[in-house]
Amino acid sequence: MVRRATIKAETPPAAHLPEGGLSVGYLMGRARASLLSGLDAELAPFGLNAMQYAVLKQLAEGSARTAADLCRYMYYDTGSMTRVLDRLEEKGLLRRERCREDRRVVFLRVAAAGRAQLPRLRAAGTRVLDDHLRGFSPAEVEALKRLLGRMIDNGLRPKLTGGATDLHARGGKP
Amino acid sequence: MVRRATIKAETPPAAHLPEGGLSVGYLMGRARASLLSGLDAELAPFGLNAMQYAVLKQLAEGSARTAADLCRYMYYDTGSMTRVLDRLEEKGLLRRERCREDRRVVFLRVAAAGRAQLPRLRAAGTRVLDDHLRGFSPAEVEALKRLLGRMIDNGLRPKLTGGATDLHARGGKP
DNA sequence: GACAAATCACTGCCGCGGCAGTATTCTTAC
DNA sequence: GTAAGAATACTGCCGCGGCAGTGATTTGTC
Repeated sequence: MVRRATIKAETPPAAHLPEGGLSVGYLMGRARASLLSGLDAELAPFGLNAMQYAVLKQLAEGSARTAADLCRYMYYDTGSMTRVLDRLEEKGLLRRERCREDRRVVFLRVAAAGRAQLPRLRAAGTRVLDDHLRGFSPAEVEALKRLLGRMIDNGLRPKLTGGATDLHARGGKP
Repeated sequence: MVRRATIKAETPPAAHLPEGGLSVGYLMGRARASLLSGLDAELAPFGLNAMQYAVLKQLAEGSARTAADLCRYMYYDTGSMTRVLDRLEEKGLLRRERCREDRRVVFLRVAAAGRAQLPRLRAAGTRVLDDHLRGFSPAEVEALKRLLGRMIDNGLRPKLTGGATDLHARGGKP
């Protein structure tokens, strides 16, 4: 995260990048970078970045209750997550609370201050997304999601020459 | 770059992420990460990462001749580019050659060793991309590119509340 | 011709993400 | 009951990306 600002953003009239090869990859990188830098810019007034917002949002929505949950849910490194949570806790937007039944886990609760900020944060998030999806019909958004989802699925079940990626899809214990 | 390997890659049966909110952003991040980690894995045997490959490729194809060219073309930071080129030069895949007419610029030439590796690198690149696009019809690939391109264009011409992003689209000299 | 502005490559600095390793606690197997 | 394994959170370490600033050189302006 942090992408602080779009790289210069010279003055490209259109987004026609390298045609051949990884075009799709380039386009995804550019689109994602634009989304993230826009989000970072909108969140800057609150002293937050995109990742911190995402974490806060997932916690508030109940999609996750612990750091491990968040990491699984967001495909994020556990070490980095610890530090994200540190920053959120420092800012007083989050509280950590050791679980009594299982003393390994630490529950994460959005603090009152965080809960108070969330509506504005959410507004910033939807603003950026809607802006990037300007002119998209609902069907087109759905199509985009579907195509991206298929790419992800393909990546999870690679059919490469020798299974080079570290997928150890332990398919169900015997 | 460098994403060295996919984050754990636990065992998610499908890519159904957070429905609401930034879903598109999450999906793009995941898809891009999958592409990059796959590419890094395929390039690891050559001691290269995705970024180094991309640079070498653009240079070989004549899309750019200098560091500044590459940065504009790939939306990349000039400082980071210098270091990417340093590594490629260290590996003997690239030569720097000061221009005589304009002594500020340094021409970049793919060294013989680099040119020799390129076919295998290219093969790795297309392998990863094709793998992620498995089952996609040409029309679907085209649709995906078009949708991503529109998102990028939207991001370049933001219609946000107060032009928060640092776009200074100096619209054509008068 | 002189000065300002722009361009190019590069460097120092900082934050972040990913990996590997650690301590603690729980679960499973024998 | 105990030992082995897994899970959780955390820390140290390293590489990389982005920003700001520098020096050299060229271009543009008056």
